[in-house]
Amino acid sequence: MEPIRRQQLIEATMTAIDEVGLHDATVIRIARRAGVSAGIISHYFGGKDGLLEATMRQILRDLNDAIAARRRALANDSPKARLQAIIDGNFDRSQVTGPAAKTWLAFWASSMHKPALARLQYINDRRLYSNLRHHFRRAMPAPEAEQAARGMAAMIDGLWLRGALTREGLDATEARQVANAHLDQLFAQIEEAFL
Amino acid sequence: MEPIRRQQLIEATMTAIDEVGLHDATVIRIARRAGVSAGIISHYFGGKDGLLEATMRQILRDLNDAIAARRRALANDSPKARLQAIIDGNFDRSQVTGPAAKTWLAFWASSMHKPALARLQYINDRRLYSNLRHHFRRAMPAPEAEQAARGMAAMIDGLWLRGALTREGLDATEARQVANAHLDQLFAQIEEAFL
DNA sequence: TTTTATTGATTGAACGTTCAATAAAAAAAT
DNA sequence: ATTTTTTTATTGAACGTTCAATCAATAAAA
Repeated sequence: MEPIRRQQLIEATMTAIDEVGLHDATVIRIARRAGVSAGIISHYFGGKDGLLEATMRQILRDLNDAIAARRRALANDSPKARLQAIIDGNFDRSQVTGPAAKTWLAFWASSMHKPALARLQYINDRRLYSNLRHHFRRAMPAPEAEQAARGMAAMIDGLWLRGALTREGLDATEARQVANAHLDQLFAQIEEAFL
Repeated sequence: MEPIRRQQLIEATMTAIDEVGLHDATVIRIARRAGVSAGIISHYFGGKDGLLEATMRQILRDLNDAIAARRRALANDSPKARLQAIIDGNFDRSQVTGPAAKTWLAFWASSMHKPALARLQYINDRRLYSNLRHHFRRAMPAPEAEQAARGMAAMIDGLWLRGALTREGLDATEARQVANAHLDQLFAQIEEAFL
C-alpha cells in the first residue's frame, strides 16, 4: 500500500499546487484529490513538510531521468550534441506540463526560506551548471566555457520561468528553438576564432 | 502622514519577505518592523492584499525608473546602446538587493494564482519583451529579432532568478557581463551576415 | 471642538497534527 | 475449511495554534 499511496499523494500535491498555489494547497485539499483522508499524510510522510519535500524530489528525479534518457539516445558524443541533449531534456514533456512547472516555481520561491528545499535546489542548480561547463570546456578555453555555461543555464531557467507564468504554459518547441539558436551562435563563434 | 506610513510599510514588507518569506510575513511582523500597529495596514491599504500589491507596484516602478535613467544617460541611440541600457537597468542596484530580489521572486510565484499580481506581472513581462524586440528589429529581420528578444528576456530573468536563490545574492557585475557577451555575439553575427 | 491617526484586544475562520475508533487484510489456530 | 487473533491501513472529529480583519477607545493635531 505504501508506495501506491505515496505516489497518489505526490501527484495530488502537484495538481493542488497547480490549481490553487502552494499557500492554498492544504492537507485536506491534497488528501481529497488523492481520494484519502487528511490523516494519512502524516502517517506516510510524517507531516505536510515531508510530503512537499518528497514532491520536489520527484520532480528533480524526473528531470534528471529525462536528461539521462536523451544522453543515452545520442549517436555521437560531441560537445555540441551533449549540450543539445541537456537543453532538450530540460524541456522534456514531464517538466513542462502545468502541474510540474508551477510546482517547481512554487518550490523555487519557497526554497529561499526552507533549508530542506534549498538543499535540493542548490544541488540541482550546481549540476546543471557543472554539466554545461564540462561540455563547453571541451570546445573552448575555461573562462569562455564558464561564461557560456552561466549564460546557457540562465537562459534555460529563464525560458522555463517565463513559460510557467504565461497562461498557455511553456511552448517547449519554441523554447528549444531559442536555446538551440544560442548554442549555434556560441559554436559558430568558436569555429570563426579558428579561421 | 499617509505617504510616510505607506512608504514605511512597503519597505517593511520587503524586509519581512526577505527575512522569513511571503508565507510568514504576517501583518503583525510587518507592522512591528515599521514601528506601528497591525491595524494601520487595513487603514491605509484596505488589507494585507492591498499592501502586497502596492509593494509589487513599487518594485516594478523602481525597475522602470532605473531603465529610463540609463536610457536618458545614453550618448547615442544606436540599437545596441539601447539594448545595453535595458540590460544594465535590469541589474540596477535597486533591483539586486536582497529584499527587492526575494520579494520579486515571491511575487512571481504568487502571481500564478493571484489575478491582481498576475496583471502587473504580465504587463512587465510584455514590456521587457516588446522593448527588446523593438531595438533588435532595427538591426535584423523580424523573425530573428523576435527570437533574439525571447532569448535575451529569458537570459535576463534567468540570471536574476539564479541570483536570487544563491546565498550571496546576485553579482550584478557578473550578470551584466554574461548578458552583454550574449548581446555582442548577436551583433557580431549580424555584421558577419553582411560581409 | 472637530477631525485625523493609531492602538491592541477581540473575533471568527482556517490550518496541521493527533489519536481513539474502526475497517480490512493477513496469519494463526481450530 | 472455518473461526479467531493479530496486524495493518484508514478515518475524521477534536485540539491547540495562528492568522487577518474589525472596531471601540484613545491620543494627537487642526
